[in-house]
Amino acid sequence: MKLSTKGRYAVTAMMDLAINHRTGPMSLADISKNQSISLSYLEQIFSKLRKADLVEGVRGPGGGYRLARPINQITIAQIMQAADVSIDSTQCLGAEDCSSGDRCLTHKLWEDLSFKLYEFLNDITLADFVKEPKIRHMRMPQDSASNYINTMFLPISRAS
Amino acid sequence: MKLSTKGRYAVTAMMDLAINHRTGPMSLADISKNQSISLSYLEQIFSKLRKADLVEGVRGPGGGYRLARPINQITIAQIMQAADVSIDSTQCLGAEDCSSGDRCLTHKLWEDLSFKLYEFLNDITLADFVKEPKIRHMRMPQDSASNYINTMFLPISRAS
DNA sequence: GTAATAACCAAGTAACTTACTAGGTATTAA
DNA sequence: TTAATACCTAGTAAGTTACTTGGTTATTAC
Repeated sequence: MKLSTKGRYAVTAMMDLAINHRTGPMSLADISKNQSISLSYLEQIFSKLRKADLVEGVRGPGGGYRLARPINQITIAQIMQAADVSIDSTQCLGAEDCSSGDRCLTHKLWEDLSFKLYEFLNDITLADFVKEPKIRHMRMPQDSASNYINTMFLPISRAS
Repeated sequence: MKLSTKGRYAVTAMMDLAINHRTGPMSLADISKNQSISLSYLEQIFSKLRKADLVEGVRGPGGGYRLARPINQITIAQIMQAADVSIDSTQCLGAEDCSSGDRCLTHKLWEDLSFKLYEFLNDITLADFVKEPKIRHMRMPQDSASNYINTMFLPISRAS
């Protein structure tokens, strides 16, 4: 799981789907326009989301994608895990006895942290962002926050 | 901020420092051995940590790095922000009026999520992992957790 | 004061990821 | 039958990762 632009694309696209989940399937063309993401790149991301059973595709005119489950059963952690490149652990493999003792101590500590973070993100569902018919924003301090936010999760600028 | 191998290197190295912060500065050569990270790569990472005032370098024999602040004043969020590549936001810049209304709604929702995550990681300090003279592990369910963990934050395997 | 030890610095690189383009095929509604 | 859409494969330039090489300072121990 990574917190990069790709994960952000997946999450924001799923939010779009969640917001519009009453009005039938939503086409990738629409999401592409909304989010300023290339259609083909969205297709690739949605291919992964579909394989993870988070969305369902509907072909033909008027088709598109819809959420495969109720909004309160789709978590941020699930979306990010689905979108990200598959990750392969070579050192330790989570085994208890990885090079025994101190050497792997920080590895264990990192796992503890990872799990805490996973729990945190797995507790947040799309329903936490979307309340019909109006969007309910999560409470958030205004000014102290904005400085951090702008330097954290926003996309890297690319020359076109 | 990203949750990738680089951030993991930085965090685990800082954990190493925190664990040994009583016995004087710790050399990168030691950390390199402990964590199986190349010395020169560590130097690059520590250069960033030093510029972020998280560590202090001590030159000469017996030298190394030590934490620049008490362990309860260094957060995971700070470490990851310091280690990661600088990120530049081109769309929205956090402005309230970015393309007005629905178009940027999910962007706002993503910011809310980012901030929540930042708060979460900024609440965890190195002291939460290290308690002298013994290490205190964070509580963590055993079996249900391990499957997730192994596929989440561990390094990508690379052919050498 | 010389040698060893370490931080500190800069440049280069192969493998990989990102974000995108191009060019299709398959399915379905009108 | 046509158009709209999902769905699929291959390619690519730019950026990141993780590392290598080859230095230069600063400090301690002898």
